[in-house]
Formats: sequence, C-alpha cells, structure tokens
Amino acid sequence: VRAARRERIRDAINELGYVPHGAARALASRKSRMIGALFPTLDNVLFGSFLGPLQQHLGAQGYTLVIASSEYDHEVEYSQFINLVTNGVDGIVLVGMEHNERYYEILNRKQIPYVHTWTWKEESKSPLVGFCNKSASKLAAKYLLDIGHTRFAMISGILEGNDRAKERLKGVKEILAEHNIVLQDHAVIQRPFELSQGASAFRDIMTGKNPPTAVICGSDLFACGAIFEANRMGIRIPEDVSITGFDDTELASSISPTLTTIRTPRVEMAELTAHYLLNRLNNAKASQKKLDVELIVRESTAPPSNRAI
Amino acid sequence: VRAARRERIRDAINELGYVPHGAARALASRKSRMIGALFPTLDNVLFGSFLGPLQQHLGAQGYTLVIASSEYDHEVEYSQFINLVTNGVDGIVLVGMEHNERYYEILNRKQIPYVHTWTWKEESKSPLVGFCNKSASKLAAKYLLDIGHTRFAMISGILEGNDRAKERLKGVKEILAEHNIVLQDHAVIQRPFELSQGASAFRDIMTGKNPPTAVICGSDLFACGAIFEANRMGIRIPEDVSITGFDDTELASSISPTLTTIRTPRVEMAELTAHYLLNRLNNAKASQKKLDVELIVRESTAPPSNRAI
DNA sequence: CTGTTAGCGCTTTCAA
DNA sequence: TTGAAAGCGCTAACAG
Repeated sequence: VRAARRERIRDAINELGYVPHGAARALASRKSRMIGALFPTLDNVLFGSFLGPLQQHLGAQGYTLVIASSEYDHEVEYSQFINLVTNGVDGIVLVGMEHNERYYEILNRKQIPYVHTWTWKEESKSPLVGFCNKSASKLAAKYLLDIGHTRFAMISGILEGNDRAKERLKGVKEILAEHNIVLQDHAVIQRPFELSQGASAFRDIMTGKNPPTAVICGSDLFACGAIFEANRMGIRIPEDVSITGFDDTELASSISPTLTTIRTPRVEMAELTAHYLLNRLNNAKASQKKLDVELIVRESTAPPSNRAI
Repeated sequence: VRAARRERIRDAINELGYVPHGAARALASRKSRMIGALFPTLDNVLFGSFLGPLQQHLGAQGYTLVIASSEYDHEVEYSQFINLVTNGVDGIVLVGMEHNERYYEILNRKQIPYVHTWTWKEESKSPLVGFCNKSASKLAAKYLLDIGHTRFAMISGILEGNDRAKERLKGVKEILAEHNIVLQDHAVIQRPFELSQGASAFRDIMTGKNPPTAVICGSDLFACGAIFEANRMGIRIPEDVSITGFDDTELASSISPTLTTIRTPRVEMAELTAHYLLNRLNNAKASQKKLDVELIVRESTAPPSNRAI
C-alpha cells in the first residue's frame, strides 16, 4: 500500500469519526496504555504543577494519565488503588512511601511497574524518583541558625501516615540538635495543609509564652497563612519574626513580603517519573533518581532583632 | 448458596488478591464505569476543589473519574478528548461551552452522555450544570458602583476560547453601561490565570494615566496578585483602590486584607454534575441546573476616597 | 507484505 | 438456581 492510498484511508477514518475501542485493545494486547497516579489531594497547586508535566510526557508516548485522589484517607486510597488496578493501568505513580503492604503484593503479582515520588531514602528497595525531605528542611533551618536565630517553632503537616512530613520535622530537629537546641513538642504544631491552618497555628505560636524568632513551615501554605496572620496581628515579617516555607509555589514568590522557601523540583520530578515508567514499560533499563532541592532566600527572613517582641 | 458460604468465597477472593479485569468487563458489558473530566488545567485550586467532590460522588456509585487537562491548548484538548473516548468513558464532563464541533458528533454517535459545567446559558440545547458568569461579574461591579466608584479597570483571563472569561467581561461592561460608564479597551487587561500576572497587570493599570479607583478581577488569583503588588507599590487597599476577585478560593479569605469576591458553588456543582451524569447513565430523568453565585464582601473594597492618588 | 484465525477475561443469554 | 456457550472489538501469531 502506497503512501497516497494510506493517507486517503486515514482521512476516511477521520471523516467517519472512528475512535478505536480501548477496552478491546487492552484485552487483546494486555496493555491499556494508561498510567495511574494516586495522590493525596488535587486541592493543592503543588500536585497540579506535577501532574500537568507528567501527563504531557506520558501523552507524548501515547499514554493516558488516570488521576485519583485519596483525600488523605487510607480507606479511600485503598479503593482508588483497586480502581486503578481494575482499570488496568500499565504503571502507577505513588506519593511517598507509606502505603498498604497489599499494594505491593498486587503490583508484583500483576507485574505492574510503579514508582514512589516526592520522597527519597538511600536504602530503599522500591523504586524512587524524588528528593530528600529531611535534608531539604535542614537547609531552611540551617540558614536560620546561620543568621543568628535560636528560638524556633515549626508548623508541620499531620505526621500520621505522611513520611514526607515526618522527614521534614526530623531534619529540623536534627540540625537544631547539632547546635544544642531542642525543638520541644509544644513548639511543633501539626495541621492539615491549608492557608487558614497556617494562620491559626501562627497565632497560637505567637501568643504562647516565649514566642520564637523564627517559624519553620512544612509547606508554603502554612508560611503564607502565617504571613497573612502576622499582618493582622501587627507583627512585622521579617523584622519581628522570620518565616520559611516549603515547595516554592507561585504564592511564595508573589506574596508580600516574598517568602524564603525550599524549591522542590516538581517539573523535573514529573519528567523523570514519566521516563522511569516509560522505560520499564519498554523493558529498557530504568533507574531511580534523587533530585536536588534548593533554598530560595527572599524577604521573609532576617537576623533576629535584639528586642524581644 | 447461603450467606455463610458466600462470605467465605468473598474472603477467599480477597485473600488471593483477585482484582477483576476492567477491560474484559468493559468489552463484554459495554460499560467501562469510568467518567472522563476534561479540564483546562490542574494547576489551579479552583479545579481541584471541584474534582475532589466529583470523584467522591462518582466513586460512591462505583465509577472512576478519569481526569485530563488541556493546558488551555486546543490541540491538546482534542487529543485528550479522543483519549477519553478511546478509553471508553461512559460519560464526560466538559468545562465551558466553547468546544470543537466534532466532540458532539462523536459523543452523539457513541451515545456518550456529557455535561457542560462552569457556565450557564438560558437558550442552550446542550446540558449544563453551572452558573451564569455574566450575572456573577455584574454582582461585583454593581456593588462597586453602589458604594460610589466611577473609574474602573478590569483584569480578565484570556478571552480567546474561554466563554467564561468573555461572559465575565460582558457582565461588567453591561452594568457599567447602564450607569453611563464606558469600560474602555485600554482599561481591560487580558492575562493568563496566574498570581504574577495579576501583579504585573495591576502595576500597568496603576502607573497608567488617570488610574481607576476600583479594579475588577476575573479571578481571585489576579486580585490577590494585585493586592500583593499594591503592597509593594505603597498603594493602600481599600483606601486608595478597591479590588474584587472571582471564585472565593481559600486565598481570598486568608489574604490580608481579605478579598471581596464572588463565591462560585464548586462543591455543589460537583455534586449536581455527578448526579446528572449518573441519572443519564441509569436512564433516569436528568435535568440541568442553574446554580446561584453570591457576592462576599470583605476588606478589599470601600468607597473611593476623595483625593486622587 | 497481506489475510486469516484464535482468543484476551469477562457478561449475557439461553438451556438445563 | 446454576452451568454452558457465545461473543464483545480488537491484537498477535501464523500461514499464505
């Protein structure tokens, strides 16, 4: 069949509006050309900025991304996971490492490649494409120590079931300990990832006795909520209190004062996640990747003032 | 087979980790139990706050939500649309009404129910679950007129291919015209939906000659970016300039000053969208719905001051 | 290179 | 109520 005729046939197919039947194709070929992504929530620009590029890279190779969110609920996550497997995804993207053991049994039995993102551990046996949350949060704490802070508080995500949040807290504690500073339990406030939670946590922290001169936040959302609340309370940032965030979302560079934060490589992570899975699917060698994070110093941090506020 | 034995069988199935094969089921039953959602972007909390509840309601009836984003690109949207149809979704959720004619040919031929969201038109023949963008933006403009403003500017989303943005602008123009005020072309700035775009548009507006006393924004993102920029420029909100947003995202109620905005009913819209599609799929009567929007007055608006700034 | 055929794992229909 | 058989729309393997 020559090119000309081939083209006419393709045109005819388009004219008639023929759309292939994915289920039949999947059944016959044992490949669905779908990749599943199981995320904690969609209600956060963080994940959006990862999923867009991920979809793009996967789409370039003919794969469709199927997104599911667990709403930070284990039950929901489990049923969404089963949904993805039932729908026959060829590969799966998971966030963090704390997941039901059964997932891996199923994945292994069905030979479905998977990858953990948003996290990193040296000794991990399961495939990772992510960054080290612990050393990332150390970067922020270290910077604050270097410019002279000694009294700290941290606004953290809910630790339960969230290894990223746990690692971030651990990093802060470790580096403070190296400087003989103990981050006490009452100085660590756990909250769901929301602006308003950052605001109320900040108020709690600053109205307690012996308030800190620096507040380390486990998310830009917390940090920005804190900045808004500081403004309402008449607390000047950074003159009275320094604040750091985590992620470097658009809000961090837009807010006034702009936010000192940790840039997490979401776009690059999406690309490498796609490549990892695509390689596995093509039986090529696929290697996990540790990505670098970066401290972005902006206006929300400064040396502590001498006067206690 | 009695209940006891039935239960034992189910347990055994669970033990063995059997997961049904969706493609085979879909092929045999001509139902995939998947619903597609085609969105402009995932990189905006707006859509996240809709997709979460949508997934929840669909999931309650055993449906999986397959999310695709077009990144505001027609080509990408088309290929994602074909992807969804190929993957055999049983129903589809579209945002706005400006879509390729061919979508409807395919949808009709394949008898796939669909619904348009985020928009409303009285005379529409295609099913809608949404709100009227035009009357929504009128609410904001009307309020500003009522408290005495006469000089306006608008920061709008890119109009091309976006009927929601067009309607919002139209609403503002109409109500101003009723008060004999012409919103001139140079007072309307079109930008992609980003905080930083709101900031730079605000700067452009305020450094132009004869700056307005009120800036109407087609998105909370623009409005918050404008507030941040005002802060940097030493312009006081609302004393010097009033600013209104659109959507009532979490940022609107958190930012300082808090933002006067239009609340769009995203959660309710998600629920009704799910119900519409589920009813169509169950051959029950399904009716489209017009949802109400609401003006939320907060701190970012006040009567114009007498002194020109 | 092209045409034919078996069969993917289910649901559905029909027979027992 | 249960079992057997057909077949969904494709792909893959093989024969021509």
